[in-house]
Amino acid sequence: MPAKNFSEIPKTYSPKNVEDKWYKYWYDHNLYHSEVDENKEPYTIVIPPPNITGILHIGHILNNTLQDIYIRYKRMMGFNACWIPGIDHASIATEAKVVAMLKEQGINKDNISREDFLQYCYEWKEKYGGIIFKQLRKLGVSCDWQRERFTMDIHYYRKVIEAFVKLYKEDLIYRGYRMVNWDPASKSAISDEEVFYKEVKGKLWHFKYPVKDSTEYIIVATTRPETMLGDTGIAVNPDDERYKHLIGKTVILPIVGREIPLFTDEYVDKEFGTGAVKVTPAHDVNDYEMGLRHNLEMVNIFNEDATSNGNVPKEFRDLDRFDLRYKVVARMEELGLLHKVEEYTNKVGYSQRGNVPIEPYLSEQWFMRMDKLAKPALEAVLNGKVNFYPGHWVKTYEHWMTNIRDWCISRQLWWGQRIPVWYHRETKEIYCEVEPPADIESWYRDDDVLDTWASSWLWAQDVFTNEEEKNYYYPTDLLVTAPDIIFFWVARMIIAGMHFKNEIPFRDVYFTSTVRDTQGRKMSKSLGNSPDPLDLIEEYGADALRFTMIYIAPLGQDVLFSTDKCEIGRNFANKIWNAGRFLLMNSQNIKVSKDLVDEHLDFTDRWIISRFQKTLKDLTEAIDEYEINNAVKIIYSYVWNDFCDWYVELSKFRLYNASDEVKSALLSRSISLFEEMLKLVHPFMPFITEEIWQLLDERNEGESISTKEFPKYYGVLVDEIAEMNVEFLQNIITAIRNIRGEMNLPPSKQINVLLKTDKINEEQIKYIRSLVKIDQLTVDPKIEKPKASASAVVKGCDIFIPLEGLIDLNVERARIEKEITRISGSLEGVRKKLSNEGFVAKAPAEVIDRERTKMNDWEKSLEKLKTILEDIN
RNA sequence: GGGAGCUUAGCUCAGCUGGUUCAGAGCAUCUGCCUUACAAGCAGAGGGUCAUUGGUUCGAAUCCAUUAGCUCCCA
Repeated sequence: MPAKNFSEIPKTYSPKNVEDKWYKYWYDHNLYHSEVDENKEPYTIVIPPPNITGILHIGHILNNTLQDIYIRYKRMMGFNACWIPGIDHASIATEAKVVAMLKEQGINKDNISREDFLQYCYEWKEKYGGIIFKQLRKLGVSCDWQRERFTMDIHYYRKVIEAFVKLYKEDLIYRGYRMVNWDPASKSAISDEEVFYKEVKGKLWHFKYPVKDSTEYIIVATTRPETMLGDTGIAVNPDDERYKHLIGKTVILPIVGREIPLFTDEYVDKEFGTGAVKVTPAHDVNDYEMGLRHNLEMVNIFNEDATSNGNVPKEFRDLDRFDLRYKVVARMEELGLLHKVEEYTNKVGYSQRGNVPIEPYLSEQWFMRMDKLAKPALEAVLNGKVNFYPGHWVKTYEHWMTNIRDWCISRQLWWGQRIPVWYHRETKEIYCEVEPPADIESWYRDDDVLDTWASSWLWAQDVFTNEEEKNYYYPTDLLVTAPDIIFFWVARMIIAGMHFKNEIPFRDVYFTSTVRDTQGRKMSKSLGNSPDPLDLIEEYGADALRFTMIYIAPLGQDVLFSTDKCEIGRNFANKIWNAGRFLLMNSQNIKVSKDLVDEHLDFTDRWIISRFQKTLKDLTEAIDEYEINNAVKIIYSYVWNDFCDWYVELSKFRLYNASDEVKSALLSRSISLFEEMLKLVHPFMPFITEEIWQLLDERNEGESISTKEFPKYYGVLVDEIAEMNVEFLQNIITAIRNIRGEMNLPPSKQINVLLKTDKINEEQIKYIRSLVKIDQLTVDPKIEKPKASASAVVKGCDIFIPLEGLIDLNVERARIEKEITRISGSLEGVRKKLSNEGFVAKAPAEVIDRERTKMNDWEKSLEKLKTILEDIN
């Protein structure tokens, strides 16, 4: 076994060199590459492709650690594990960045050709697209790097186009002149999902509009006064008595002079503002609907960049929408038509990309009909073919899928999959195919590209480039993603899977926590509260960061992260390191051999083996249930409490005192158990486990713990008797240490201990001696409590520590009284239960039995404690 | 306005289908310890009417309803 010299192993673990060394080793040996193998069951994960513009942030750490845990775990379980990495072209985001970059170089996008622009985009991708993966490698991810994909790969591009053509031919894609969310910054339509709403403090302006042929005015309230130039009607609620006499009259639109009708519509809320609303069908979604219902004129007053166009009076043209606002208000005031202005807070839709207020805007766009497409995808989740973790997301999904609206999939951009539609120059006929029309010169192509999500919705199926692979790996097994893209991506991938392959894209979806700072704020660049993961890895190590992240991130709840929490993982890594160090150092002097691991077992060995089996069972159950936060705590408690605090400490007695043969057997066994333990830890902390595993034995080149078999559960090794015996031991030891502590007896102070019990054997006595410093230990079932001694009562054993001259009777009295109070309280509870006729009649027999033994035990203890107390008094 | 979730120790959270994990863990706090794996550590201790009020039940942190507060998503 260990052949190196370990006397120089450092006391603290330093991950820096270790991590880079082993990542290179894994990478160079291509350990995580997967090929189709019909003899092995596949386990597949596709990475949620990060943006090519993106850099690693703290959310990626959580997400990718989870994926790596599952892929490593399944790989060790014997699956053909395949984790496919890749990146997303991120149409709007990238185009914005490239445009900005060109601007800096003095190049205006409008002055270069589409081809040239795309060239710049590809250059951008080459330069920045791979950064995030280099960063991810620092985290230890075991992706199959030979399968790295990009949403603009030739193969993938074609698949996206094929999907469009198919849907078009099925009449599930159509072109229409509709109101869309317009982002004036990128001059493109965006989907409903790309709009976020912000509370904005603004004003509510009340305008007076004169009624034609009357001296009356009708007062309307608006948060967007500038749109009044496009008003084509006034609406009131049909039940509103205040305006009954005006219905059907005509109103003169100030400034413009247009005559517009006053009509009734159920939509109008009597309580809001004055109860009368101005209607601008071309610039408000609700007004648009009303406009359709009442056949109103649609007057579009904006250009693509949201400056005013030729449909407004001359002096108001070519103004930015916000400049226009103030000019309109000023004019209304001049005209004496500004009734009043109120402070008002409302929610304004912003573009997720441009971070500017979106403009509801009428334009020609491509849409996808969603209602039919959504049905099988909804079914797949409701009937459990696709499982969500945590499950409550199913309701959110269902709600969205049943109220789904048509999806605007065209974007007025260049970077992305170009819509495969050509218009005939003369006949205006539409041609939609993967290949361009033969007589290409008679046609011109649609300028727009597809929404990025209309590209990435094929991710789970088209990262595979041939049918054999697709059939083998698809459907994938797990998707780990943030819940904020459940509609954007998760839902649409399921839709695509069901529609194009009639098969789900993945069986399980794990929705990660949102990472926040300790004040509960989202991590964001502008707040500056987002630590750079690479700094964290540098400072604490990737293992520590991974472990910490999982440790503090319960399923389905936000996680409050701060840098110092990484100490949890760092300290844990150090603990493992030192346990390994202890074993390796002893192996310098003690012979180690695999043949000896089952020799000379005593009850403490059987106990740790039993604990290991139980831990393994609990752990795999937790992982399988996606209770990953629980899983990590199970490991933590086994490693720290069972193995290090107790087993290692217990083993020292034999390691220093037993015969050479017993020593060898014990150390061999400890190392073997430790090695198995490392395998449990490996998916969570891949680097340190590899490092120590490699130190434990001579390994062949290319060998790695990450490709070894995960331990298997053997129920026969669970040993309840050994566990009881060690527990008994632990209770006695803890009780003695407690007295030492409470009585302020320093460890240097030797004490004598008397144990009144008939349940203890020689072996146990040895361990007690070794774990608490005892001068004289007397064991006898008939001991009388000596005067002036401290006492404790544990189940099956009374403990007395004679402290003549050392004991503070007041302290001892307080100790015993406290214990009496505690037990009396519990006892009272049990007695009450057992005296309840209903309980005795209805509760299951085993529960009653349990309560009875509890009562008996506590009664005995209480009696003893009372005697002890009397004795003190 | 509709939907989802949360409220348990000073902080962050476990506690699945009600009864031996029933009041827990980590961090923080306090007290002792440089005990030959580890001070990034060891040993011990203190600390909670399980948000409110009802109900179901022999039995409720756990199930149901209610009230209050907080968070998120959608309109």
